[in-house]
Amino acid sequence: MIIDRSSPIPQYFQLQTWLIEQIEQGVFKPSDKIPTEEELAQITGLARATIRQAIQNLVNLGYLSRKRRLGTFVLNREIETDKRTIIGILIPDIRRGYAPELARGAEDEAARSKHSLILCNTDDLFVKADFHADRLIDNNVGGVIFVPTAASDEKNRLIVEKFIRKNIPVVLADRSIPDLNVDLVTTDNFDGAYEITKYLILKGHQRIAITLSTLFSTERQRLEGYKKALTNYKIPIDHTLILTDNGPFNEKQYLKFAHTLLKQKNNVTAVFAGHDRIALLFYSAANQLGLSIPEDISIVGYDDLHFTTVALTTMHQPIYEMGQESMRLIMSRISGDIKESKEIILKSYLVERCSVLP
Amino acid sequence: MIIDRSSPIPQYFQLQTWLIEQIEQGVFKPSDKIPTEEELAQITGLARATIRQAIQNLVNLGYLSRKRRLGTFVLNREIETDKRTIIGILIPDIRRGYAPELARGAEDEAARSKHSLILCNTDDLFVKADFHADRLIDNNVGGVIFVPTAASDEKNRLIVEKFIRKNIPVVLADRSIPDLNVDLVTTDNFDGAYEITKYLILKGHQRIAITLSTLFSTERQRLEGYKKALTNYKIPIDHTLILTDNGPFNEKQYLKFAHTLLKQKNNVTAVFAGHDRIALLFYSAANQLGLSIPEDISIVGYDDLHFTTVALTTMHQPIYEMGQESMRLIMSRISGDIKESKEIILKSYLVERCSVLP
DNA sequence: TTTGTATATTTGTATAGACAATTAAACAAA
DNA sequence: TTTGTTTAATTGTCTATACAAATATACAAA
Repeated sequence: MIIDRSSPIPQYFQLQTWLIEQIEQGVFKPSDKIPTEEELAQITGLARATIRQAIQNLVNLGYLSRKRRLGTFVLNREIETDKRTIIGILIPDIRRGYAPELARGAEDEAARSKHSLILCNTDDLFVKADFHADRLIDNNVGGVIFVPTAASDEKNRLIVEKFIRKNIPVVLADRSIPDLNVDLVTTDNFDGAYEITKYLILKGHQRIAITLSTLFSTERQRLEGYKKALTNYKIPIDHTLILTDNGPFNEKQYLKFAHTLLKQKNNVTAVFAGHDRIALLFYSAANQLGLSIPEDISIVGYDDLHFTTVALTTMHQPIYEMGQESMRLIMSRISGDIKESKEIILKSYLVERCSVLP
Repeated sequence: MIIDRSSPIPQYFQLQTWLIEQIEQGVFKPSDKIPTEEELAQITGLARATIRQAIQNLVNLGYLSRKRRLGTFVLNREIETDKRTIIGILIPDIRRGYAPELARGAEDEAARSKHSLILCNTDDLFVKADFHADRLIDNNVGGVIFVPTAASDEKNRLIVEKFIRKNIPVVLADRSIPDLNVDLVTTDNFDGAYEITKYLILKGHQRIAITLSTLFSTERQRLEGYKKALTNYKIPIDHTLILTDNGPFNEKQYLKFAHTLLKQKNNVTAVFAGHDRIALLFYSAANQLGLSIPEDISIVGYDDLHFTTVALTTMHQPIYEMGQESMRLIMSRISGDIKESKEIILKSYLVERCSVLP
């Protein structure tokens, strides 16, 4: 029975709920005609006015459309999506590192299909990401590109789940979160690190230091790539040459590492900086100590931020493309591709400049 | 008579129209109670169900709110403005120059009052700005921060007017557009340029070259400040030392200027680069020519982008604050300050580093 | 003082029935 | 073929009536 007359729930509301169910379960499909008011009255045993009340509400809610003499029809429930033309991007800080390039790639791709991008700076903090997440949900964004923060996996997962609960698709950019079934666009950090370490080795370097943060999945992968390259070339891994931090990027900390490495010089001939901004600090430190790069020490970076004043040999990460791909993925999600979650790994390549001597 | 029973217009609709009229003419004011359904039935001679139909529609339209036992009340018709929590920002390129800093300042300020920022890159092109303007209007933004493009004043004016026509407040950031009655947030380019030129003069420099683009109001003002300083200190203005371009920032062009100035060296001892990115090109050019700064030539910039690898003496422009102030201004406009258009001029200050020798 | 109860008012839900308006489709006329 | 007319089906509008549910208010009881 459709209507429970003893229930305190209004009968028009019961009918309404039942009709929505039928529509959502596909019993009444888009553009189908539903039974006439008279028929529904007979089926349910309700008065026509009650039937009308239920139907009117569904018309207001955008489920149905009435046509005189023809009947009442099921609409495509795609009205909402018209409005969902805004995509959110949660990045650490638009002023730093690769964020501008990523944002630009995403924005360009969004613009191609007349979507807009809301910019949110998280400063790598969970609380800020969480704050922005609520605002993005309020603004009814169609999807979100999220660079996980420097907080725990668990907390980052909370952010993602907040969106998923609201049926807002999420694409992780750059950094991954374990045990989470969402799309990811990143680069081949392991291979890239392997490649650039190999490059140093082939240039004749044996004592290669590395310095990075173990906080981010990307940098951990680079460390693994570095180790793998050393192992493959039969160079023993010296743990005193691995200087790691476990927090977000911190100039002071890395400047200290740089000074340590540059001063002691226990045969270290090359440094693999976890990313370009760390590499840059080595230039500053070298400057302060009156040393020069690459004469006194070779250095490579990772990212290829466009520093015009230093000729850093580095792995070029396709950050702009990462922004583009993330946006493409989000848009295919929005338009209803409900396939398995996807992982796109973009290829990096070495850019040889003048920061490495044989 | 409220209802014309001979009219083909449905009676519920006539009542509805009449009620809206009463509300909009202020007969029924916000939070007023309108007559009860029974009373309206007596007044109009209609059945209560008809009254209800009219009222229900007005409830759906957001005019009225019903309360059991209490009656039906007029709502504030301010629902639309709730949604206007998004502000657009039109900047040349989020990857370049001061754009990231500006965007960050604006975003931080927006976040403070739970507003969101839509990022649009114009690449200094009118067509892109125009394209984004339409999208921002579609997205029903509450206001726009606009850095005028490298196009003509006339075209920039068109963009602004597009927003104004839709009642969307606009704040110009950094660059001004003549003959336009809108808010502007900028810095004291004339004074700043005067200041830094004076600094060079007091350091003993007499032959000071300047290179910049005359396309932007900001750089034109800097040129005037430069001239004023020379005049005040009784140094003749040598037009061969004023190298201007009239297009948007173009690396090649300025690199050529740099080479010209560095090679000829007709007693030029210092260069005032129109902005830091030009100054950076002088470092590159000097490098290529085997010259060094400041030993061979002194140089100052303008902006204070945070280059960690070169110690450029420059005028610090409060770009972050410019973003903040622009956003504050937009928000005060949105909340209905309809005062005269305002011009906020932020103070720059000199940052002395090591690119100038006496 | 606090808590519970009754009451009156107003909106909420529901029924039954009538006639109007719209329009696809069939049919008729030009 | 085109144009006009009729018909029947269906939604649209409206009346009259009844009872349900919520709740501000007043009053009573603990």
